[in-house]
Amino acid sequence: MVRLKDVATAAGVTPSTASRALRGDPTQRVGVETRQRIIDAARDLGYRANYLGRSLRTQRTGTIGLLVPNLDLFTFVEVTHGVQAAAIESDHSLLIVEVDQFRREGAGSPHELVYQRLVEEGRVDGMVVGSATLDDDVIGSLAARAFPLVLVNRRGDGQVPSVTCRDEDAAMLVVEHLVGLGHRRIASVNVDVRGGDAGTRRRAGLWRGLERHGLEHPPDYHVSSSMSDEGGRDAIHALFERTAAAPPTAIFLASLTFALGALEAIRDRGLRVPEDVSLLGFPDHSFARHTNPPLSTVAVPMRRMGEEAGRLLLRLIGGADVTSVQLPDPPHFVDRGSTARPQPDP
Amino acid sequence: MVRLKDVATAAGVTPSTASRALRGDPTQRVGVETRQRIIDAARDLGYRANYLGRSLRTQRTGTIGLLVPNLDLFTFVEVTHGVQAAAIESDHSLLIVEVDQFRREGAGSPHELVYQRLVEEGRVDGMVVGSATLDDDVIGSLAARAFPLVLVNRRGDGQVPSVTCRDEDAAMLVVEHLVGLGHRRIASVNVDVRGGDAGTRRRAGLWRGLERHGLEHPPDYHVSSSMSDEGGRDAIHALFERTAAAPPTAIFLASLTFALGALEAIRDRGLRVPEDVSLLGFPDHSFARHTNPPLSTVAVPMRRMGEEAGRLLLRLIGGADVTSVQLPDPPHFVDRGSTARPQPDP
DNA sequence: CCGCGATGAAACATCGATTGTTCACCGTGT
DNA sequence: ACACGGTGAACAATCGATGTTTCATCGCGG
Repeated sequence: MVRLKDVATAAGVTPSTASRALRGDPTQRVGVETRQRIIDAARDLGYRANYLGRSLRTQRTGTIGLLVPNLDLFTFVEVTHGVQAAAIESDHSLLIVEVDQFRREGAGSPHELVYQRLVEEGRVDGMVVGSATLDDDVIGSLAARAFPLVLVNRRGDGQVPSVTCRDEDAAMLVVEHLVGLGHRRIASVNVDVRGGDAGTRRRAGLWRGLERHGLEHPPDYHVSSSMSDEGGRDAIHALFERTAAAPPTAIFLASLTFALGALEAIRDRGLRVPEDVSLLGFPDHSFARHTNPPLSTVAVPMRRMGEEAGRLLLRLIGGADVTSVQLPDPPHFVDRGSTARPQPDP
Repeated sequence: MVRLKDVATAAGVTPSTASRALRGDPTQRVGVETRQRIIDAARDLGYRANYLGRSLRTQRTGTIGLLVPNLDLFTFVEVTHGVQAAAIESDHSLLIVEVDQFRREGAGSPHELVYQRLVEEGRVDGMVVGSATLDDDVIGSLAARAFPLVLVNRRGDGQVPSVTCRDEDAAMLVVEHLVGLGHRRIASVNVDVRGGDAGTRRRAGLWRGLERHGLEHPPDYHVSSSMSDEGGRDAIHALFERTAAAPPTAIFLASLTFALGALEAIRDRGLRVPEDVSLLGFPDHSFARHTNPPLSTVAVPMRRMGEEAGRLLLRLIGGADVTSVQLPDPPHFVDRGSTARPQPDP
């Protein structure tokens, strides 16, 4: 490995001078000719500053962390892309952690392990938290230590900057569309606790939309499930079993991860989409084009949320004051034909 | 931040003694009572060894890198899960890099940038390379520097340990199945250069299987495309346009990323799967259950490849001699009904 | 009663880079 | 000729932790 000392020796100066020349240190000057000698030597030797030494001294790792539940959930892959882009843009490294993978170990909760690793050991300068598995109190204690943190797709208790989208409006748009088609028995499959407060906001939007049209939201029509295709399948079966007397004519899937299992369950029950039941997913993803049948969705900018969160975090690390952002992009309907007018009641 | 010095002061010893006590350094002993005082102090203060200081001294970062092209490709998410599991198992951190994201910048090739960052700056102890974008010569130069490296799903020139699966057998299994159904005009959509030598081996298996049954493999029946749904769509159209006189009755998709676009293209051409054309994907993924129609596949253990690669790398870092591994698991056919006997020629 | 080998812990050097301080030297003004 | 400001570069401390060496102390045998 080529060290700064090697460059300095080659250029006939001391390491400190070499360091200043290579970084263009503004607080102290280096002679033009000397600087050139140093730069040439560094190039010839293929020198690159060692990250450990530098970080130890500067107390900056140049690395940010990203906590996601699981990269099987493609929504989080989009968020990840955004954060990664922001990191690259500011010449930082990104340490992605799939929190679910830490769930196995007997000792300690997953977020505890992750927290120790990334924060207490000083591996990252800050974190984007895209996982609702990090309890509010852990978040709070990090915030209390002034550890740079940005939440994405979740607001927490408001003490920590966050990036969210118009979840409530998105859910209301869903209701508008379905009611517009004539649906009155509208059901939903919501994300369980791991969905965090984004799920809560979507549900709130759903309630508001339904109430605006004078519709009830009886608990039997609204189930929660874990984000996976199995979760979607089980939820659909549960939904139809609980409401056998008056089954829903339209179902809102509050996570696209439900889509595959939900479609399977609906097929298994001998129902057709959209003839027998309308289906609407959220948030949009290119993948919904190719399900059987293609799924209409409501789109919100997940990737941009990641990007904004990354940028916000980097500004926060840079010492700036930042405030929470709700992306102003209005949610929009993506029609792929999975909704239709309800069958008239027999 | 709590430093070792703070613990030492609290326990009334020097940092070095505290360090030894906390790590249980076998080369030098610490009195039982002193050790207990130190451990108590560390617990009370919530001390955790700082990763930068430790790594600088020990010349070990406890971090391994993983290069993947893009996490949109779910095959690589599986590999990632495996590598991450191996990392956790050995208490290491994982630095995932999506190489595609570095493609944008004008300056320097993507692998050059990644290489500088991860290797030359000393951010990782070793890398799992799951991306064919890293040129053989870069690999070679890393290998020459004895930098710990393991290739996954690719063999390179044999100088570097690798983990692969039975790609050739998988492709032969495809041919066996299709020929067994009576197909003779078998086409394939292969991965382009980014597929690396795994693509080459699959193609070799295809050729061997076809030849064994006395079948030709005219170039018009075998196209390459970039891994994406668009790539699949374009490839299918190209395939049918080139072979209008005698269109294929069965198509092998050498990457599941082709599936969505390919199904779309086939629908758009007014063809049905499997009545008009049989379709077979690779490698298997839970996702193939839910396409329209569900896709039969050949399964190989992608996640295990990642896990093995991670373990191999960690052993390599530990100083062990390791050799390349081909996972012995035989590829197996997963029937979801997307293949059928070909239509008799009119 | 002296010395010797264990034992336990302090002192010191080191990893690679950055940064505050010191210092030699130059030309210039008086 | 002397003091002085300014320049360019060396010196040394530091970041946090980990070896490596050194050094007291104690028990015990000779």
